[in-house]
Amino acid sequence: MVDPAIRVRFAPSPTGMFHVGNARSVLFNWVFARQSGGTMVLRIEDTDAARNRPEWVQGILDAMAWLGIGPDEYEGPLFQSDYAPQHQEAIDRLLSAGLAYYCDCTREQVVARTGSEHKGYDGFCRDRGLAAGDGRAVRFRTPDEGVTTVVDLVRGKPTFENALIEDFVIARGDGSPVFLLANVVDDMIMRITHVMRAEEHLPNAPKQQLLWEALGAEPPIWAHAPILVNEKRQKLSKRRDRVALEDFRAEGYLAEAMRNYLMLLGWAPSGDREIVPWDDIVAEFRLEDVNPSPAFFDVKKLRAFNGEYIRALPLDEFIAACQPWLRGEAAVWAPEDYDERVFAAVAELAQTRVGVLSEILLMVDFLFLDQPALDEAAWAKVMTGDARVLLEAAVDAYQQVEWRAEALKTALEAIGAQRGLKLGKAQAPVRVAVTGRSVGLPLFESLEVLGRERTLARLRAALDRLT
RNA sequence: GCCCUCAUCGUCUAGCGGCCCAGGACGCCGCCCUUUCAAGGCGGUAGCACGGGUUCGAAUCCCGUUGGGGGCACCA
Repeated sequence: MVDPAIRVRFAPSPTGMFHVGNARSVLFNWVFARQSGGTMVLRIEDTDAARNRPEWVQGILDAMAWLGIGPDEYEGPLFQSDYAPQHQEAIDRLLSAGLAYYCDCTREQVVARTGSEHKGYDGFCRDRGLAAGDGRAVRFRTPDEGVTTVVDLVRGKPTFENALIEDFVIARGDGSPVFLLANVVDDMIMRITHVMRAEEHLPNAPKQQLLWEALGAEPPIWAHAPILVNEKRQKLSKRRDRVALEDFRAEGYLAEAMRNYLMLLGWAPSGDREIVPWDDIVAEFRLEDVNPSPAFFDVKKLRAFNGEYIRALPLDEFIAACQPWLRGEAAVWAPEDYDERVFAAVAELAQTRVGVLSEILLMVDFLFLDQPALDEAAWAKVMTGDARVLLEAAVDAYQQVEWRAEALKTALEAIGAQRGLKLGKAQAPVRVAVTGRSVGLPLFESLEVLGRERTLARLRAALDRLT
């Protein structure tokens, strides 16, 4: 559906880390705006002064940019706090139209009257005709009869009985507007046509639609995407689960892999494909096709996607992508000990071996560290039997041999053969002696890059440790 | 408790009445390749929640049950 009049919005509140659920929401909105030729507006809902922090606003902008949604891709950022006068005006309008009223009930009083924590407001102040006053909230008078049906692109037409919708608060005792109201007023001002958000907002939709109608406007079309859950099928929460986009980024997940994976949660592109060019996703994605049930955010699968994307990178891009880890704070070696050419020499071998970029550190640390950390368990397992003689023979041979992977391999192969060992066995002690671990990059290529001096020094050091 | 909502392999999904004794991917297992580990290749494991209908025919439509999820604030 191409229609330049289509306007969607992404409306996060700057109260914490940008998480994967937010990421999916923006992606859905952005793709929808893109394919309709419409506009996405970014609105920061900063009305909860107590929990807002300016750095979170920057965090939202950065996260979006990382995902590929730069400042040119949206209108804004607009700030909800800038629309306070309009919020107030809307509240007044509802009040004078008799569609809202003042209420001085406390939560305790309501619970005492209804006998339940969950029955909602009982309408006690509906007809008391209270005037404005200190501490008095404003409640919206919901219809007693009929139903409210919301048109939802992913769920059809959820219907709610009006009698069951309580007279909810639209302005607090201090006069400030509540989310339900501010959100609607902003959407009206910004001429939003489609409201796409997570499923947890579905119960808000009928209330907000009632507000749209009471304010005399045509309600938007809604779309409530299923929430993301953890392995126990609970809503992803920042307390329990790893959800901060920034953490994934810091660990070395590629934005392309992340957004591809996120879009595939609840939706699938045509054909038996999963790793799909972004343009194809933009072209094919349909909210109507999104599976309405909750989706498990599976880090294992995300990681598999990431590996695919890493391997698909041209070598020079892979090398460039690794730099933040190689030269950053995460590096375990001194900055001056890092050598770009040395890394470039083994980069291709490392590319198929990392699932997330940060793993590159463990892969190449032995090249830049004077004394690579030793995995004691690996040592214990491998430094037995013939290990000692084998290492001695290796030191012997490696003093003379041509310093090339092929020759190094042939030499060790011969040494192993003399004791009836296959190369797989024979290389193990050398590997642990030189790299500190039992797994890693192909050994002889590694030695070639490491150099004769350092290789021999480490083999001798291992021999010393063995006595 | 009340309201809403959902239901295909362990997970993400394809399927929109016959092409399906259900296809792909991740995971897991095995084999091949191999200097470790990966990558790659090949193969395997495993599913239409249950019960009623409708229909010549149902994973696909309807009803119920069960199970899952979300919400029920003067938070957003």
